[in-house]
Order: sequence, then C-alpha cells, then structure tokens
Amino acid sequence: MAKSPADNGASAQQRRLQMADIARLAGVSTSTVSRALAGSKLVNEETRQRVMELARSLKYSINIGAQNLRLKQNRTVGVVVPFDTNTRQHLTDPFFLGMLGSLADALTEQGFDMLLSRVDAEELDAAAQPFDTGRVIGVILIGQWRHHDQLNQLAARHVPIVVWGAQLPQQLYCTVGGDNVSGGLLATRHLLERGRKRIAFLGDVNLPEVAQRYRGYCNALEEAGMAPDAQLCVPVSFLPEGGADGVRELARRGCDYDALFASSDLLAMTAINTLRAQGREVPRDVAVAGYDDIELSTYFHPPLTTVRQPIAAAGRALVAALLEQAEGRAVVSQQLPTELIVRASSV
Amino acid sequence: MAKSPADNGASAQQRRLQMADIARLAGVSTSTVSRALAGSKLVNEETRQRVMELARSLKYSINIGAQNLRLKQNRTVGVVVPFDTNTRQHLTDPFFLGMLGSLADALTEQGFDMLLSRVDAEELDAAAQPFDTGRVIGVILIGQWRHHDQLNQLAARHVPIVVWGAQLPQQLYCTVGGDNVSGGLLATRHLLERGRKRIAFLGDVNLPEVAQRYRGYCNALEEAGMAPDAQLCVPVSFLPEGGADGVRELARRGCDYDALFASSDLLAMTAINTLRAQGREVPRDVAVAGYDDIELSTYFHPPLTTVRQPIAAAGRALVAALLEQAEGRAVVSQQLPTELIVRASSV
DNA sequence: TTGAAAGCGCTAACAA
DNA sequence: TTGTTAGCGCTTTCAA
Repeated sequence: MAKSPADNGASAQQRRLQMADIARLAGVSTSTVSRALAGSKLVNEETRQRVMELARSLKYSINIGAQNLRLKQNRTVGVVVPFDTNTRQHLTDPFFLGMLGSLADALTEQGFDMLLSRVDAEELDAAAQPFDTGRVIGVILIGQWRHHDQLNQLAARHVPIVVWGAQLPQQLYCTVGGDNVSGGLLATRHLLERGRKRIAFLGDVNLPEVAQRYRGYCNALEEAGMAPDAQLCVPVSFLPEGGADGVRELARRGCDYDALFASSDLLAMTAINTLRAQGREVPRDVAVAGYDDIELSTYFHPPLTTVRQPIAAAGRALVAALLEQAEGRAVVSQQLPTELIVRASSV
Repeated sequence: MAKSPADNGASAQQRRLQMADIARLAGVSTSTVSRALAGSKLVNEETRQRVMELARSLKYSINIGAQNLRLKQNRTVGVVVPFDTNTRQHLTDPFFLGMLGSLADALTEQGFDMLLSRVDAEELDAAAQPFDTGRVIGVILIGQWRHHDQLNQLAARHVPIVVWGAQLPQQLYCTVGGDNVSGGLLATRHLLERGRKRIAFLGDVNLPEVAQRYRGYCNALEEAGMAPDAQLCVPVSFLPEGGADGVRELARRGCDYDALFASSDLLAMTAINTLRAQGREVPRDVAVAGYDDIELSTYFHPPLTTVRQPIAAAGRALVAALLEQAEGRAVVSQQLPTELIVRASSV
C-alpha cells in the first residue's frame, strides 16, 4: 500500500522515540519517566536527573497528542481568517495580516499554539470545525463581515468564539474591536477643522465596522452643522481596487469634493493614486484620511493621515477573551480606543 | 483547584459528545459507529444512515486527537516565521505575509492544517519543537536568514523541513526559492537598458538571498562591461526604515547615482520617499526597481518596477516538498523562475 | 520511591 | 453484518 504523507508509520525513517524507550534505557518504568519529566517530587532526585539527561541527549519529547488525550487538555487556539467567496481574496489587507502577527505574539506569550485556517465567509460554520473535532479550545475570527447570524448560531452552540469586529445589537458572541464611531468622528472632524467642506466617504457600509465609521463621519458633520450628502458616500470593497473604483465613481457622479475619508489605509492609498492620475493633488486639492494605520502609511507619499487601530492591544484582548470563554466564564464585548494620526495627506 | 483555560474537564459547559454516546443512542457498538462514520461498507446501509443522521443532528464530530493517536497519522504542518531577535520584527514584510496566505491555500488544498508559530531567529532549534512533540509531520520555514548551520542541524536530525530561501553549498536541508541571481540580473539589466550608468544596490548581502540578487546585479554590470562599485552597495536591513537609511547613507557617501535596485519592494518604497524628500524625482533623477512584486507595488506612486516572485507557486512547491519529505522520500531543492515587471518607477 | 494497571477516545483485528 | 477486545502514547491512581 502506498504510504500517504499523513502516515507516520514504519518506513525508512526510524521509529519515533517514546516514553517506553526512555524507560527501558533508564531501567525504570514509564510511570517513573513520566513523573521525572513532569518534575514530580515523587521520584528520586538521582533517577530524575538520569531520566532527564537521557531524554535530553536522545532529544525525546513527550507526544503532545497522547498527553492531551490522557489529560483532556489542549493548548491550541484556532485563528480563522474568512475569505470572500467571489474574490477569494487572499489574506491580503496588511491590517489583517498585522493582526495575525499580534495574535501570534499574544498566544505565544500565553503558551498557546495557533492553528490557522482560511474559511469561506459564506460558510462560517466551518470556522467551528477545529473546535468540534477537539483540535482547539476555541476560535478567534478575524473579520466579522456581514455574517452576524451565522456567528450567533455558533455562539448558541457554545463554541467559544471571539470576533474582531463591531458590537451589534442582539449579539450572542463576543467581539473585540476598535471604537469605529469615534474613529470616524476623529478623522472627519479633523478634515473639517482643516477647512474642508465636501468630504467623500469610501467604504461598504453593509459591513458593520464600516457602518460605524460612517456613523462617526455623520456625527462629525452634524457637529459642524452639516448634513451628509448621499452623493459623497461611495460603497467600495476592501480590495485594493476599491480605492480606485471609488474615486472613479465620484468622478462619474460629477461630484465635487475637497476631502476623502477612506475606511482603510489600503483604500486611501489606491484612491490617492487614482486622484493623482486625474491630476488632483493630495492634500492641496483633496485632503485624504485613511483607517488602520498600517505600517506603510508612514512611508507612503504623501504620508497618510489615518485612524490608528491598537493592534497589539487587540491581539492580547482577543486572546484574553477567548481563554476566559474557554474556561466557561462569560465575557463581555469590548471596544478599544482609536487614535487619530495626522500626517501630510491632510494638512 | 482553579481551572486553567487549557483544561476542558467538567465545568458548567456540558461534556463533549463522544462516539460512545452516539453508539448508545443508536443502539449499536462504537465499532459500528466508527465504521459508519468512516463510510465502511462493512456496515448495514440502514444502520449507517441512522448513525450518520444521529451524528449530524447532534453535531458530533470525531475527536481528531484520539483518531490520530490510534491511526498514527497526522495532517498538520508547522509553518514557522522566524523573527529577528533585536528588532523583534513583527510579521511585517508584506511579502512574507503573502507567502503565509499562499501556504494556507496550498495546505487547505491538500487537506492539511497549519500550525503557525513565530520563533526567535537565533533559536531556530525551536522550530522543530512542534515536530518533536508529534504535533506536525514537518515544518515549513519562511525565511532562511543567516542560519544555515542551525538548519543543517535540524536536517541532520531528520526533522522534515523545507525552507523558503536560497540554495547554498553544503546544504542538508531542502530549499524552495526564487531564482535570485536571475532576478537581480533582470532588474539591473533593465536599468542599464534604460540608459542608467550608476546603479545603487540596497540590501544586506549577508543574507543568502540578497547575496544572490547582488550577484545577479554584478553579472548584469559585467555584461555591460562595467564593474561594481563598492560605494554603491549599501547594506540595509529588511525593515521598512532600511530604504530611508540606505538613501541617506548614499547621500552621506556623496555618491552619485542615477538608479537604485532595492532588494525588496518595501525598501524600494521607503527609498523613493526619502529620495523625494531630498528633492530627487523618480524615475527622472533616479530610476528605481524593487523585488517581490507585493500587491501594493502596482498602486504605489510611481508604480514600482520590480521582480516578481511566484508566490502561489511557491506555496504549492513548499507544501509538496514537505509532504514528500514527510513520506520519507528525498527531495531536491528547487528554484522557481522570477519575472521582471516593468512599471513607471524605472521608465 | 516505584511499578502495575486502568483508561483518555478512537480504530481494527478477530470472532461470532 | 456486528460486537468484543486490544492498544495508539501517555498519566495517575493504587498497591507495594
């Protein structure tokens, strides 16, 4: 029979060392080896030394799978990145990717491993699979999209799950997210303070987080005694082309605008390039603010004014919330503060 | 005793369903359930239906850990991203992140899960830990850095491992990488063809991949009957600041140059911004080429001429090589073709 | 201080 | 076609 790569059985490769081997070589029982390796004080100091030495020199490590089974424990967390069905959008937005790094750090800090998977956003049920099969103690989902209901179903099934996203009414699952309303407010207020009057908004307001940023945008306008103009709000996807599409759409609408608030830095960047292609200079003709404060924003030309999302804190908060939940404790959703970073694209 | 989050034992949360439960409810033995769920034909069609129906309605899934233990199989691959000790550089370069996405896709395609970890580049031994503990069948390492020797040691220990990076002499481990020499050659030749005479090189030639790109650069100069000028080669890290540092260093050296070849797109981008700050226009005063062809390169201003690394192919190749190796078969290292993408930054 | 034995949740001989 | 039994690699009672 052909051996599949998944099969570790006997082949040319020598058999994996196991506890029984160490026991035999040390002339003790596996119980003793187990205890020695676990640092139990029920074992003679001298034997303990000998066993540990043997294990180290033979590079023996305990089989975590077997250990987990016996101990009914598990130190792995699932991280799921949904992808858009149509675009099959690859793990592409730098912000999500930064979040991944931040989660990796936070999990490592807590001594947990990370099982990463990509799941069709339309089939979010699949996100629970690593949990259902006992591989992970719970799941962190990066990106809520518009699948509120599916997420509620998972929560109703008691799948420990924490979602990066916006807090929504009638939400059964736990979210951790930036304060999108105030983010939108800060950016828009800033643009208004710089004397801009007609501020376009780029983003898909069907997505909860974007909707909240838009709400902040409207609030800021209201503060200034202005009303939002539907002509100025352009729904675009989070894909990089979104920025270009949005600017072109505004042109098509024959819309007049002197500022632009994009719901991600990536969108802001591609928007700026399209503006440039239209012969409009940033910030002279159009002031631009983005969202996220990805690393490249500083290095872009012009450097991007943006709303910073607290990414390191986010990773830690997501992990903390998940671990709480896995312990069976109830956790409340949480909003992290956002901060306006002013750079040259708006001043 | 306080319950740790890793502990799934009895608490408020109801006990996890297991095969014995399904068996009892279906009035059959666990063997039968096992067979039914595995789709064995050793079980009566009608019982099979009943069992499957029951499992589905109760949302029962087989515990993979137990199954793996029993079957001595495993369908998880470790992906390790080394981080630089000093900078503790977070998963930051878009290229590596893209690679992660590509690996996730390739693994999913093959029905494998991905265990992601970050390890200190100085402690690459740690990369083997998920393998040593039996969690994964092998490890894919993104980024070779300068740790050739440690990698050789892992290979000598028969840890199935595949590294994204350059092929080196006396290499015991398997690498998959872009053809860096020809990448460097293509970019440099292109700049020369555009009439540039003094081409600066940005990158840390202590890193094998960068060294090869530099070799390609030298080869192209040689083709044109020119010799490399040490003044024009600036060692900079892969961190975003690297580009700025490099351009400033060239200024400090009082170096004259009319083109710049950066060993990553990120470096090229930050270099361009620094050039701009110095009042030098791209490509008029300095033509710039990058490396990687990250997504943003198209949207940068000016759009970046660059050497495209075949990232989707890379993911598939890395995974294929690892699976081969995990089966105990020997695999040869492999170079994937690179391609010059000409955009406005150089013409 | 140690070892024998049972069992974590599952699968596969083997027997019926 | 099904159930009984043993055992994957480990930990932990229990008895010595």
